[in-house]
Amino acid sequence: MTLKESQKVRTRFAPSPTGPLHIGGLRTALYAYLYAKRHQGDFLLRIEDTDQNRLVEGSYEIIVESLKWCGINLDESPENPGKFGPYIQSQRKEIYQKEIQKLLENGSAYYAFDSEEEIQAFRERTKSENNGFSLPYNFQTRNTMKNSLTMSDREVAEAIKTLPYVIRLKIDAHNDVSFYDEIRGEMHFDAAQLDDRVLMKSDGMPTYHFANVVDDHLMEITHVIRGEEWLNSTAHHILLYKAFGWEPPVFAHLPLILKPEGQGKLSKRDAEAAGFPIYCVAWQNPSTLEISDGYREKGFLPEAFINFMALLGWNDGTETEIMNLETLIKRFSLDRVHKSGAKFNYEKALWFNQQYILNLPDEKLLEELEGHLDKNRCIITSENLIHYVRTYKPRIQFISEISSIGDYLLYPIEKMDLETFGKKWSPDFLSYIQEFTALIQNTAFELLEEANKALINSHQLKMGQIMPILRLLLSGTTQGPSIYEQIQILGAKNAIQRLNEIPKI
RNA sequence: GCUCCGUUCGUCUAACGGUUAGGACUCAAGAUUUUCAUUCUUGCAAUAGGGGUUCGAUUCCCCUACGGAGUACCA
Repeated sequence: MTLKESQKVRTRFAPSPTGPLHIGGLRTALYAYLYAKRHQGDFLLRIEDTDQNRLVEGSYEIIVESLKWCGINLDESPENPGKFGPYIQSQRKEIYQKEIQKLLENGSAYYAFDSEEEIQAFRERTKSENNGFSLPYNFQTRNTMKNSLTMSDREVAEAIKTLPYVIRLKIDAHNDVSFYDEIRGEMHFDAAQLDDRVLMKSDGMPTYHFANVVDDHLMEITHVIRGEEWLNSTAHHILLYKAFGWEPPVFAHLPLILKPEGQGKLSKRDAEAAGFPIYCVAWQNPSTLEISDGYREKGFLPEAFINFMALLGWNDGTETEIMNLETLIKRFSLDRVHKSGAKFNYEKALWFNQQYILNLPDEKLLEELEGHLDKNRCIITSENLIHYVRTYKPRIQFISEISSIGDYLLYPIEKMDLETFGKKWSPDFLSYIQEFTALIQNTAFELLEEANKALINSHQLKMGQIMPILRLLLSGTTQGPSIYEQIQILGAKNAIQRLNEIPKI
C-alpha cells in the first residue's frame, strides 16, 4: 500500500527449525505463497535459527519436504539461494553485527549491562506498583538500570570489555507508532507501553525482532505475511525500520487456527486428542522417538489439503469451494482474509479429500494401487484392476485405502461371514447358482444384470433371498459394490470358481 | 492488570445500511441401489447482550459480556 507499484512482490516464510511444519505454519506459508504468485512475485524460505538452544535436528529437512509435498515452490531457499543469501540466519551473524553498529551510532540503540539477577530484581521491584505485573524496561524505567544511557563513556568502554551485555532499542516518549495492517486496518501503539526490546543477545546473536527486520529489508521483502502473534511486536519492527531510515514493508497478520472443541489455539495435544494429524508429513521426534502422523501419510491428497487450509480464514466471496492451487493463486487476496480465528474442522477436511479423490483420474488411483499391490497373491488380471479402481473410488476417504478396501476381490477371501451365510443359505439355491454361473460364462457383462433378474424370476426366488448369498460367495461379506461390478472385477473365471465353492455348514 | 484484536447456524463462512439472513460441512428424512459408497431432493439450525445514530442496522458508534494474542537475552 505504501510501496511503489513498480516493486516486484516478494514474500517469505520464515520458520524457526524447532520441529516439523504444522498446519498453522503451513497456512501462513500458503497465504504468503499465494499472495506472491498472485502478483507474479517471489516466495522464499528463510530459516530463523537465532535461538540455537531450541534447534531440533531434522526440522529443516522436514519443513522443506512438507512445502514440496503441498506444491508450494520456493523461488529462493537455503539450498536454492538467490542473490540475497545466506538464507539461514545463523550464517548471517556478521551482517547483524554490522547493522547494529548503525543503530548504536545514530543513538537508536544502546548497551545494557544488567545481569539476569538485576533484571529479575527489577521485575520483582516494579510488580508492587503495577497490579502484580512488572514494568517494562523502557524510557520510564531505564534510568534506574545499568546501561550506556546511565553510565559515563569511560564506564561503558570498560563494561563492554568485561561484562556480558545486550543491545536494546531505544524507544522514547514521542515514539508512538501507527501502521496499516492489510488485514486488521489502521493500528496504533503508544510509546509508553513499548519496551526497549533486546536487539542483540549477550551471546552475540540477534533476537528475532532484529534479525527479522534486517533480513526482510536486505532480502527486499515487500509483504510480511505472518501470524497474529506478531501483531504487537510490529510496533517495534516499525520503529526499527525508522531507526535505520528504511521503508517498512506491508504487514498482514493472519488469524490463528483454533482447536475444534473449546477455545484457544490449536495445539499438537488437541489434534492428537481429536484424532487428526497436526503435521503435514509424518515425523519422528529425535529425542523422544515419538512418531506423529502426517496428512500425507494419512492418505490426503495435497491438493485437497491445500484447498481446505486455504479456506480456513479466507474465501473468494463466491460459493466455490473446490479450488486447486492455480485457481487459489488467481483468486487470493489479503483483503478477504478474516480477522478472527477459525476452528479447525477435520470433518470438512475429510470431505475435501473425498471430493478430490472423486475427481482423480482413474489412472492416478491405479498407480497408487499398483504401488501397494501384493502381486504374488493378487488374483485379478491387470486389465481388470481399472474396474476395481473405478468401483472403489467413491468408497474411499483416503487414497491409501484403495489397496485394502476391496482386498477380498484382489486376493483369496480371508474372512467368510459364515454366520450370515448359515442363516440365509438353502440347498434349493444350488440349481439357480449353477445356471447363474453358466450365464456369467455366456453373457456379455452389460447384459448380465437383466439376464440374472430374469433367471431369478424363473426360479421364483426373491432378490432379498438370493442376493446376500451371491455376495457372500463372491466376497465373503454382504456389503460392498453390486455383484455385477464384483464379477466384472474378478473376471468370469474367478467369479464362477467362487460361486461354486459353497461353504459347508 | 495493561496493550492490541475479535464475536453471523454446532463448525467454516456469504450478505454497497433495505434479502423470507445465502452457501458448505455435520446431522436427520426421502429418492436411487439386493447391501455399502457415490449422486439427487428436502429438513434442522445463526446475527452475544444492552444502548444509541437512521425511515430502516448483521452492517456505523458506545457500553457490557465472552474469546484470542502480546506483555522474555523464544520465535
